[in-house]
Amino acid sequence: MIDPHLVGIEIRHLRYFLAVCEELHLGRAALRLGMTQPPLGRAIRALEAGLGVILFQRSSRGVMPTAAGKALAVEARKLVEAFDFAVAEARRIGRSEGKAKRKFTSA
Amino acid sequence: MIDPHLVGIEIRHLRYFLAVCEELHLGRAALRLGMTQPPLGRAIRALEAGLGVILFQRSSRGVMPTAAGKALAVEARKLVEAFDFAVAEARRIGRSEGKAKRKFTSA
DNA sequence: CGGTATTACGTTCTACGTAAGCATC
DNA sequence: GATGCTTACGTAGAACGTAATACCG
Repeated sequence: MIDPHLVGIEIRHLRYFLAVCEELHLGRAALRLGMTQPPLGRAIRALEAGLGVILFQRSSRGVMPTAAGKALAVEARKLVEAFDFAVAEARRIGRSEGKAKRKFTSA
Repeated sequence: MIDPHLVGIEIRHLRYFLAVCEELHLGRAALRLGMTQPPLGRAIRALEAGLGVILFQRSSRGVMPTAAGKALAVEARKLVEAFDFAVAEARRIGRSEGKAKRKFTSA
């Protein structure tokens, strides 16, 4: 039912990808994400491999999104926003219900 | 910038959650997901803890989504569909561009 | 007892960090 | 030679599986 090809791609990868898109620089993006360049670079490469798409053109001065990268960035941003919104909503519902039951608020 | 509370929640968790919602049974859901009950049950609990929401009411005959669970299921389904669509789109773009360059098609 | 979810325990795999290397300007 | 991406190597944490336990009909 689920295409096995998209296994392994997670929201985290999209967050990394967007940070790189905005910074155009692995070092700054990694700093903003609270990590270091190597794992970020690997994650981007893994994402590219998983998608079968080259997302950035690397140079000695930074990175530049390809056409495919720019297109994905638009979708990825909407996806991450929707994801975060849904999570926030779920937590809000939890707080509303939790007021009566008091189960997870202290745990 | 990113709320640290939603760190750790990934698309995979939403897929697990939806499978359980549809099967109302950890065993069947796990089978469908190609895994076993314990890690699935743990993942659901971890999701509940991460959200601060109880998603299912457990019983000896299976699980039943709570109101919060049902609400999240609606959003999660849209999210997963949008995610998979975006990934498919990116791969399609990659194939279009790849026809000329032939870089990842064989790898 | 039969069936279902959970806990305990050990293992495997993934993701990350540090350090070194390579390329470009 | 300074800057930025990459590769190599080792480590820490997460996720999974098997086996055993608890709970409810």
